[in-house]
Amino acid sequence: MSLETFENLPAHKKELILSIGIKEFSLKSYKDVSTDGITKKCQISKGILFHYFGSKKQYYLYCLEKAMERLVSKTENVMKGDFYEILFSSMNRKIAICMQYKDEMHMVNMASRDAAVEIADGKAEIMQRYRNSIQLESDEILKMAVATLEFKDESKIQAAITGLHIYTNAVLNKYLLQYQQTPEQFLEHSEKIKEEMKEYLDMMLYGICK
Amino acid sequence: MSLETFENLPAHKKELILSIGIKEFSLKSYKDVSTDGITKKCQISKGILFHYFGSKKQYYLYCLEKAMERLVSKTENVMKGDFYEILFSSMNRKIAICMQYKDEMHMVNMASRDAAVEIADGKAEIMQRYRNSIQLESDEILKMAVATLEFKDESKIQAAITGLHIYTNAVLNKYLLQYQQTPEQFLEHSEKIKEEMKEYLDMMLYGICK
DNA sequence: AATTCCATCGACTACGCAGTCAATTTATCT
DNA sequence: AGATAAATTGACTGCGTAGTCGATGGAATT
Repeated sequence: MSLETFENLPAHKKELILSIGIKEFSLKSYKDVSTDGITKKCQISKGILFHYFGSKKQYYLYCLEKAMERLVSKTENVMKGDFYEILFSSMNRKIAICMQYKDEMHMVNMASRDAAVEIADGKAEIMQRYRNSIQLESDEILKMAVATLEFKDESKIQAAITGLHIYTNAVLNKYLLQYQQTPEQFLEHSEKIKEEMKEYLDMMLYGICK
Repeated sequence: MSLETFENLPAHKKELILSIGIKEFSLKSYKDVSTDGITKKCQISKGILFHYFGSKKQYYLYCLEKAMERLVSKTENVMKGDFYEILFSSMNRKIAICMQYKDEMHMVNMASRDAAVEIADGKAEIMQRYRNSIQLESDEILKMAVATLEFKDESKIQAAITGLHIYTNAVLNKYLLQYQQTPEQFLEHSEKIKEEMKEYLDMMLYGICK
């Protein structure tokens, strides 16, 4: 095996082999993707793929790692404005990244569902690592957003953050799944979705009962 | 193929072949389960399994259908009491069913994640059919629970139901996943979980802001 | 120019597994 | 009891696919 050989390849060839892997692993389960299919689509020989990565599993993990890398944002978050401005600006950024890296998002999505035993350990390590960093970032944003509110009971701040976390994730996941097939419509409908979300979040902020 | 032969088997043998299937499909992905493993564990020959079900896929779908059947409740819901009494009594029943039919729950869980192309169509049909009936029942309960509340703005009732739906499902799924390995602890901790949930739901009912 | 080195190729191997089928046992009928 | 049908067995087949390996060719080294 010689990952170094792969890394020294011209950028466009590396990108081809990576992006076709991500695409394949985003559409089919690990076991349904064949290395023959990959090599045909990349127009490379089977031997060289195994020379680069050593095994199907390691090629898969390489693709997953790179997909994750692209999805975790490096840009700073805008922390200005009121509760909704902070929350929605962070959501907009999340959505923009998911739109830019559709295949990557779907591969990560597929990976978190795929129960194939062969890849279980290596996959868990990668997922865990990035989940932590995403969780931390998300917590940060919610803390800032919540800080703009005037709480009835300050001791409930942490519970509110956890609640918002569960809530916003659930809604976002619902829509990302729903628009998986027609991502163009997601942007179109995004204003309506935000309105809907605002309605729900208002319930949490100001209650629904007399 | 002769499903009839299978159906005419003595109950304990049918149950064995069904329960071992459900167990296997709850622990491993479809592709990771081998018919050789199944037949060895059931102490039956490979030939007879295929005689009963015709193919691995049909055996899988049979197990999935039966697992689903056991999970959808047939008992009437208790619709008495205040908001939390209705909500928690329905949750308690859901939890009790999941505890009684752990393997079934995990198989359905696995099924909804498994992306194996071979089983995609038949699986989708079963999942869709039961999801509808579960959704309807869940809606019914939430409607009853919400009916006990005094709304600030009655036009928000439907939005509140949808919100509660998203919310309670997300929390329930979180805990079911968390306690997948140690289901005994789930019952132990269930009071604490309910307290936590009540805290979150109170936010929605009465708001967190001044 | 000769030699070494290494990327690349693709036919080939090994293996796991879904599904088959001729042989055997068990149940049913006359 | 003998004959017929049906249930059951497990060795075997065929296929898909991960991974191998000797052959090839091109670049760097002497």
